[in-house]
Amino acid sequence: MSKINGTGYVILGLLSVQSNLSGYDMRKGIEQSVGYFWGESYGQIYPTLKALTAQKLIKPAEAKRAGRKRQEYAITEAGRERLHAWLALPFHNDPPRNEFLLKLFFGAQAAPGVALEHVRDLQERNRRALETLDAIEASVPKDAPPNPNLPYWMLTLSLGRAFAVAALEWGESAMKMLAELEASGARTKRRPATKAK
Amino acid sequence: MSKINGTGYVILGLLSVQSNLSGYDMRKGIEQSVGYFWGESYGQIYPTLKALTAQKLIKPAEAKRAGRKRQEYAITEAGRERLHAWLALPFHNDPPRNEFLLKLFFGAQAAPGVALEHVRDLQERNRRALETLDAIEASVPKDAPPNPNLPYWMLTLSLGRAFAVAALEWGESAMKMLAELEASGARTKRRPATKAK
DNA sequence: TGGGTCATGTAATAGGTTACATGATTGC
DNA sequence: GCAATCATGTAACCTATTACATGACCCA
Repeated sequence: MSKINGTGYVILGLLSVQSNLSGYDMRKGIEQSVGYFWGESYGQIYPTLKALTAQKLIKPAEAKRAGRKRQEYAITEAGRERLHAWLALPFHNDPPRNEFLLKLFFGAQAAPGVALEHVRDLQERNRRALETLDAIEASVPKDAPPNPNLPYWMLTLSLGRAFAVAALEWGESAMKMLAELEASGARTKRRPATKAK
Repeated sequence: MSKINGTGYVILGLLSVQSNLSGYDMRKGIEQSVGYFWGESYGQIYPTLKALTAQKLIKPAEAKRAGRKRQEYAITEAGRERLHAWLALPFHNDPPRNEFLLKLFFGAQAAPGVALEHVRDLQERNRRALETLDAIEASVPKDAPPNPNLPYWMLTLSLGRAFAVAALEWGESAMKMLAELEASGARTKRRPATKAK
C-alpha cells in the first residue's frame, strides 16, 4: 500500500461523489468546487490517474459521454476505503506562506504608499472573492433533490465567506492606520510625497 | 540579474532590519516573527545564502557575536534596492491548499463524527494560535524606543488575530450544524452511533 | 563527561507549475 | 473553414522538506 498525496485524495473524493469523470473533468470540477482552497494542474492529475489505476484505487470506465476520445474513471471499493480512512486522519496545517503578509511585515523598508497600496489590492481581491462565494451560495436550488454532500459544501463556503469578511474589516482599519502613519512620516521625515505608484 | 524566490526576500528583509545574522539566526528569527505565515528550512536557507552572496545582494560580515564558528551576513546596497523593488510589486495569492477544508468538503463520505472531530480540532488549534498572538502582542514594551517597523508588525499580528477569531466563530456554528446533521442522519439511516474516535 | 543547543551543510525525495506538443470535435 | 474548447500527456524546472552527517561550545 504505497503513498498517495493530496492530488490523489481529491481525485478519489471527486470520484466518490460522481463517477465517470475524465482528467479534464476533474481539473474543471476542482476549479469550480474546491477551487478557492485547492488547486491542481494537469501535470499533477494525469500522472496521478496512472498511479491510482496501478494501485487499483480507481479503474478506467467506459465513456458515458461519448463523442470525443476521453478516458473516464470510476472509484473502486478499495479506493473508497482508502478515502474513508484518510478522511478520518487528523489534517495537516500545511506550511503557511502568505506573500501579502510578508510584504506588509517589511513595509517600513518600502517606498511610502506601498503598504497601503497592497492593502487596497487585498481589499479588492476579497471583495471579488466574496461576490463569487455569494453567487455560488445563491445558485444552489432550494428545492433540489436532497444531497448529503450539500451541508458540508455549504460549510466550506461559509468559512471562506467568514475569512473574506474578516479580512475586509481588518483592511478598513489597516488602511486608516497606514494613512495616518504615512502622513505623520511625511511631516517628520520628508516633504509631502507626491502620490506613489 | 537572476531570479530570487521567497526565501531570498525573507533573508533580505531580515537583514534589512538587523545586520550580522547567521543562517541559524535567520531560521530562528523567522519562526519567532513571521512564523505564523511563513516558514523556511535550513535546506532552503543555506543554499540561498550562497546564491545571494554570489549576486552581491548580501555579503559575509565579520562575526560580532564571537565564540562559536559562525558565518554572519549583512545586506548590501544592491540588496536593499532589490528588496525595495520587490516590495512594491503586487503580491501573489499563492496556490491555496487547505487540507482541513478538503476533508470537510468530502465529509459526507466519512464515518459519522469525523467531520465534527475535525472542526473540534480546528477550534483547538485556533484557540492556541490566538493565545500565542495575544502573548506576542502583550510582550511588546509600550515605552520602547520608537521602531518604524512596529506598526507594520502589529498589522500582521492583527490580521492573524482576525482570522483566528473568525474561524473560531465559524467553528461554533459549524459544530452545532454538524451535531444536528449527524443526529438526524442517525435517526434515519443508522441506529444511534457510539461515539466515533 | 555528557546532554543541549549552536551551527553548517548536503542528498534524497517529494511535490508542484509552466510550457509545450498534439490532435479531435463542436458550433458558428 | 475557423475559433474555441475538449482532451491527454510530457519535459524542464523550481521549490521545498526531511533526514542525515558533522562538529563545536556551554554548562552542570
